[in-house]
Amino acid sequence: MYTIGQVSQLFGLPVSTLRYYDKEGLFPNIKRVSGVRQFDEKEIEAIRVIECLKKSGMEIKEIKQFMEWCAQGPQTYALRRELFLKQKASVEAEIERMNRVLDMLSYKCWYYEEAIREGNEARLQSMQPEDMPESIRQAYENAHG
Amino acid sequence: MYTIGQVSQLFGLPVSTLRYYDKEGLFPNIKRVSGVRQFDEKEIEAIRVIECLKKSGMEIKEIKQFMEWCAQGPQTYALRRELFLKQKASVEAEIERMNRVLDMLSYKCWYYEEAIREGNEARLQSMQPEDMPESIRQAYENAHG
DNA sequence: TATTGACCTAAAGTTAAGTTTAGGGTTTAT
DNA sequence: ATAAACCCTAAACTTAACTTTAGGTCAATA
Repeated sequence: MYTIGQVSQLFGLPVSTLRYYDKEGLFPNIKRVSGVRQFDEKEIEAIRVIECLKKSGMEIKEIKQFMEWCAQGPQTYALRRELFLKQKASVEAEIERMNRVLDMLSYKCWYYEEAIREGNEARLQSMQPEDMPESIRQAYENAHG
Repeated sequence: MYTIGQVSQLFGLPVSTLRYYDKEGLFPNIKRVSGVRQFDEKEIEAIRVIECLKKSGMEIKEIKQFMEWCAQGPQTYALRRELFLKQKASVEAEIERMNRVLDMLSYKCWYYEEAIREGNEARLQSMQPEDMPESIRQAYENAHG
């Protein structure tokens, strides 16, 4: 049983953010004692899930939908599972995308190391993938493919 | 040599976005013929870099800084390289974070499969990591550690 | 010649996810 | 009993990255 200030400490989230989450419906059944919110285990777990779903790129509105399903009991298990499956696929795709971004960044790091060594970009700008070191060529082609 | 409409087609970016990028200083030396923008190879490459840096989480302002460095010539190679190194580290960290999010999502998918099978969450809610299947326990502990 | 289509600018509007402000209540330490 | 330290709400403000709107230029086409 925590106050909003204690939860704020616990998660490193501003009090204003927790109030905002509540206003957006992310704690559908939170208890209050003379107006004061009582965060108990259900809300604490909700915050853990919120943090995870947010990091996965989900919007507050959709997280609210999930929290409503939780409040509705066992008849929504399948919907909740589908939501996590969907989100998992989306994060997997995002990681794939990030790896291609990483390839581009690796290539650019190499590019500027060479540019510094040579004092200009003339050779680099006309360079074909075949003339790059193998690992750089890999990165270059993954990023530009 | 492309018009803004052709570039829009080429990259699948709205014309309004390209104008916005220009207004924000992302094409520092773009040429114009009687007011009309002329996108040539330099700007096309700039857009490729913009897309990459945006996906890596960089803000327009910082991308503008990079474009200004590019316009300043060889004396900024080191600054440009540092920027890409920094961004690479940041994307690597982001991917690490995403993998932990993935662990949480995998755990939740398993959780709801079990909940559907059992019709309720009673057993799951009191389950200790030791009682989970090995791969799920891994995910659970990575996500909650 | 008139209209269509592609270009332009400046400025206002949009959206998400908060944050800040203003005003007020309640419990606790001095 | 008064000030400090919490809690509360409603509403306005913020920020980034666009998007939309309103009004205008110019070239080619029917």
